[in-house]
Amino acid sequence: MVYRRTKKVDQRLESRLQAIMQAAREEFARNGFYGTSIKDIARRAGVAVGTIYLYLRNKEALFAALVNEAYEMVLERIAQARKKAVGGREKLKASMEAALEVLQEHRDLARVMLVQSPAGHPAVSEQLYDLLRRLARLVEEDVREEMERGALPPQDARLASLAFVGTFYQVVMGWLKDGYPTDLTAAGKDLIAYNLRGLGYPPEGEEEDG
Amino acid sequence: MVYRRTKKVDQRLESRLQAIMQAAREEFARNGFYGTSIKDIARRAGVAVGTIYLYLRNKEALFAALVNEAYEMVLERIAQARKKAVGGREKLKASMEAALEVLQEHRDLARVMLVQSPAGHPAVSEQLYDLLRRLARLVEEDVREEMERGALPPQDARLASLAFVGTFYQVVMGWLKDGYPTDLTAAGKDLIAYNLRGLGYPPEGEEEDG
Amino acid sequence: MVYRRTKKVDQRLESRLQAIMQAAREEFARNGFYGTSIKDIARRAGVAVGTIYLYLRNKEALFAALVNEAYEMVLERIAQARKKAVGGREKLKASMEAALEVLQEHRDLARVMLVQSPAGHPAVSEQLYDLLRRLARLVEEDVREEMERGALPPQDARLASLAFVGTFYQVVMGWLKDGYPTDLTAAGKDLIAYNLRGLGYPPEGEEEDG
Amino acid sequence: MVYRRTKKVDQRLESRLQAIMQAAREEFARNGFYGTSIKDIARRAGVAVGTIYLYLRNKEALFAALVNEAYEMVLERIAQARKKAVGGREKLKASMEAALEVLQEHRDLARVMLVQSPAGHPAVSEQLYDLLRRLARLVEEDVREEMERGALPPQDARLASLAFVGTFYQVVMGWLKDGYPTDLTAAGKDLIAYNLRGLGYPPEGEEEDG
DNA sequence: GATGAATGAGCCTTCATTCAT
DNA sequence: GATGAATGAAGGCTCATTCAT
Repeated sequence: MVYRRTKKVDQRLESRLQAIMQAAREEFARNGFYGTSIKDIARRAGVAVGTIYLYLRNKEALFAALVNEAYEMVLERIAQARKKAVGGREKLKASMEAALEVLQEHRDLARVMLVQSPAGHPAVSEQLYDLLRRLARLVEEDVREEMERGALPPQDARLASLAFVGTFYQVVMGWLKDGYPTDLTAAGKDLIAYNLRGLGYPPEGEEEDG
Repeated sequence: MVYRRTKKVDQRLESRLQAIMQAAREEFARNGFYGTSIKDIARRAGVAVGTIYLYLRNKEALFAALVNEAYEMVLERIAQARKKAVGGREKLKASMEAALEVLQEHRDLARVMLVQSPAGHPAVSEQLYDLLRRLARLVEEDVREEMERGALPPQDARLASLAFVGTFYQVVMGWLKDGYPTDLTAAGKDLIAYNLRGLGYPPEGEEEDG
Repeated sequence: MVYRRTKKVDQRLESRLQAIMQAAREEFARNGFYGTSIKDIARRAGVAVGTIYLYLRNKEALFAALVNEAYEMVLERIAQARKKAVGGREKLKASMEAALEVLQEHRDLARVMLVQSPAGHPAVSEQLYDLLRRLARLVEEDVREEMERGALPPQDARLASLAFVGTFYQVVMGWLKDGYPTDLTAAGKDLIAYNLRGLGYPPEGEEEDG
Repeated sequence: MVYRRTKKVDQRLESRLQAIMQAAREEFARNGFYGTSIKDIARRAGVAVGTIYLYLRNKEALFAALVNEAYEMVLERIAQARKKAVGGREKLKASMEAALEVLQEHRDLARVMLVQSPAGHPAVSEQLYDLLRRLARLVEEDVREEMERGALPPQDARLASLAFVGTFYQVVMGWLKDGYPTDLTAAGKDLIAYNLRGLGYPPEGEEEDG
């Protein structure tokens, strides 16, 4: 027995998987689920078709892995950001800032998830919307909390949270498809302000901190 | 009288086309572009496969026609509404009310366009986003106008318009996928208020109309 | 509506199906289930690959249809022959004569069933053995009847029926693979005699009819 | 002493090969040639895929080795049995008894050979039939001998030998597939009697030994 | 010798599109 | 105009075999 799971071998394996994932990210990002063939991905990854199946069960699983990667990344980053924030208002801000940050850092992944996943594959297409749904629920909680505190006027919290999330979604799409805004995180500031006003916070934020 | 395209013939042709379009709407709405075969559509339309190709160049064109139908419908309804409205604020309100109204009336079409088109086919997937882009541009114009008038504070009008449109997009998606809000046009009121506040209109709208 | 299910069209369809079945018979007979590709069959049938799928659900179904064809044919022929025969002994003779006759008439089908089906496909492979089992059961019934009548000495009827059927199976295989016997039905006479003796009928058959 | 192929090394090699063969026997017996992958066999043998190729040229060779193993085993056992037997009749009995005995002792091998090999692989599928052919030839010799001696009536010896072998084949199949007869060697007695009668030996065996 | 990751030819099947009827 | 049988390119996936470690 000579061939063994050495560190070097493990690294090669890991880097192979990464090459495949990266190739898939690029291809799916550009051409969508149905517009991308396994052969395309293999070619780009510099790997034989069969090799892909050593790492991923099938095409759908590969796509799902990518979408899930983005999903987890966004949620985790938001969770971290929220831990540090205190109060509904700060949590709202922190959440959205964090989300924009991750997406900005992983543009291809963002494309796969936001642009390509919707009709990607029945089994996967729900995931994007599920993410948005979860984000909306976070927002909703914060909004309710603030309503109870009297910091926000009574309103349909669920509807407001949809609106809130929608502004971010649309701006990210603009960034992905039209290149506007150029800097996603910079735009985030304005966006947050827009939504805080929309929710009914008094302008200038004077009441909260005062 | 040798052969004249009579009214009756024309009507039959037209109704055939409509049957095909309707069947396509339903199938695409449910199963997406790749999940729907021409055969499926033909079967539902009560027509032979070949017949579809007498009316539409190919599958893509059929899908595009549907998306375009929604596209035109929404834009036209908005244009009409805007004609009657006076002033940026009213135009914004009128635009979005109109948009929600059409979508509410044509749920299948809305599904095709909003849910299925995004990754439907490279050539078509752009159209939804193009519509959103155009809506955003309308909003942007109104916002600029209001900014110039001093009715709105200075801001990144393009970004704001994305946010504005995003709220509607997300709420429509909620309606389509989760059934919330139940009544789209009813929710429109709150949504418009949210956005007017977000844009920076003073609360209660007392200064503008007074 | 012009294209209609005319007799001519129907005939073409039927002949297409027959061409495919025939091509499949020949290919499967020669190369077995796994050694035959759909492409092979299509080529031999002078038909496009996709056409085959218009007539048969899939490769397995095509193979199964062939095996079933042979199966039914053999059983039906035997059933007819048995109707005319009176008495266990005559029925035994008639059954086996009939079986040999059909096989002789349909050599390719016999090859598919006897030679290729056994490991053809899990779902189909049982069918040959099932046929042999059914034949054995027919024989067994006759043997029991004759035992009760006292025309045959007491014995393990089930075992005897296996032996009985086995002789025919092996001879058919010899005919298919070695070309011996040359004439299957001619050999049938000797074979029947062999088995009647084996079962314990007195030689010359003098007691029964006398 | 630089490097010597020690007994221990040899044993390890031999046992590896045996492990592979055994795993192959079990897998092929259960799932047939095409239903068994090299990986399946490697896994069951507790060996790496590549290792198999150190011992066997390829999958076909592995299958062939198995079938051949059965082949040789049966023939050798028969040869031994025949050595001790005197006279055609005794040789016939001894041959078949021996055959049933080996098969009963090696059920998996029997399955591979009788059930799975027929359509296993073109190159291998012949082997089973070849064995049956050789058995038939042995029988044929004995029958001719007995015909010349006058112990058996004139008949088509080749055909009779096929019948003879066929009875055994079918009974073994019954044992393998339906579990009937339960005890193969016990059933052998009846089977031999059936065939001796079939060949034309007078009942009770009174003339021969008398 | 032993390992198992890598390869890629080849297979079955689907389905948009065409065209003889 | 209308039909639907026919086409065949294209795609996902498997698995026997190889070879660097």
